[in-house]
Amino acid sequence: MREHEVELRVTSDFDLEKTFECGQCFRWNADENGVYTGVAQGRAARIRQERGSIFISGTINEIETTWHDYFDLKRDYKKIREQLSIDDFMLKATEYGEGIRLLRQDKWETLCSFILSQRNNIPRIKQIIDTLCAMYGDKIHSNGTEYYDFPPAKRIAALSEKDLEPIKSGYRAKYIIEAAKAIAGGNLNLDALSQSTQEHARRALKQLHGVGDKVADCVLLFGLNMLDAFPKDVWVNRAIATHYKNNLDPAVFSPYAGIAQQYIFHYIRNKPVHHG
DNA sequence: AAACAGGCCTAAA
DNA sequence: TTTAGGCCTGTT
Repeated sequence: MREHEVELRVTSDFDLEKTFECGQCFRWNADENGVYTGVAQGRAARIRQERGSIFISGTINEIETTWHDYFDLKRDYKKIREQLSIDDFMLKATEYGEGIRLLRQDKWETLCSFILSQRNNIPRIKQIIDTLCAMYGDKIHSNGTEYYDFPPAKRIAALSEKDLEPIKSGYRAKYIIEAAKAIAGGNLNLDALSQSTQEHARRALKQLHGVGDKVADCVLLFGLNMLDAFPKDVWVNRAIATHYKNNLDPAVFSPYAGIAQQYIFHYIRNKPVHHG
């Protein structure tokens, strides 16, 4: 038995692989045919792309209530790419990254995930989050398989560092427990922060142990839907050093500095190496 | 084996 | 305000 699948027509600027592999999310994995499975918005889904269409398991209602928003479908990325093409480098980066979309992810999941991401590589981050969800997330039955939702903050808040030893997150365990407690205890309200200014939200996030500039900016961009946040990881810093003599003010990309960051990141990491 | 991995914290200038 | 060293764990 195969579950129902819904077709979603996409004319331009939607590349499933680029969107899932450009560093913003950790819970989507492709099989050998490029079919992605994962959990988001409390739902498990299979998603694949064939030329001009995306096929998502589930109902048409779920597309409208969940995935349309998750994939940020109403935004015109082609137009934004044009705005961001301020020089030759950005023109190349935005052309190369055509199809990247900013996912609108769960706020707590994003905060927790990017705390865990520090000083780690992507396969390990995925492994840690997988184990965390399997141990403490709600079970989701879908298409004959069991998946696990991301555990709510309230549940993580009740754990000890010992409880988190199996996920092997190392010294980051105490950081996510503290963050979870701040949320569960009402001292940190991510929904409210997403309605405040970027500066205010950034300051609030950085009050948490284990949240510095980079993690805070990732949460603003990927979780709080603040598209002008510009996370600077080692790759982006490398690009800025190489192409802008270490002198680039992200404000030149405003109000879409975060989207610019995604194109830069993706381009620097994946562009073909030129010989000779 | 020693360094590093999509940072952050603390101590010390 | 900037800089140096250490950090859990795993891989190369």
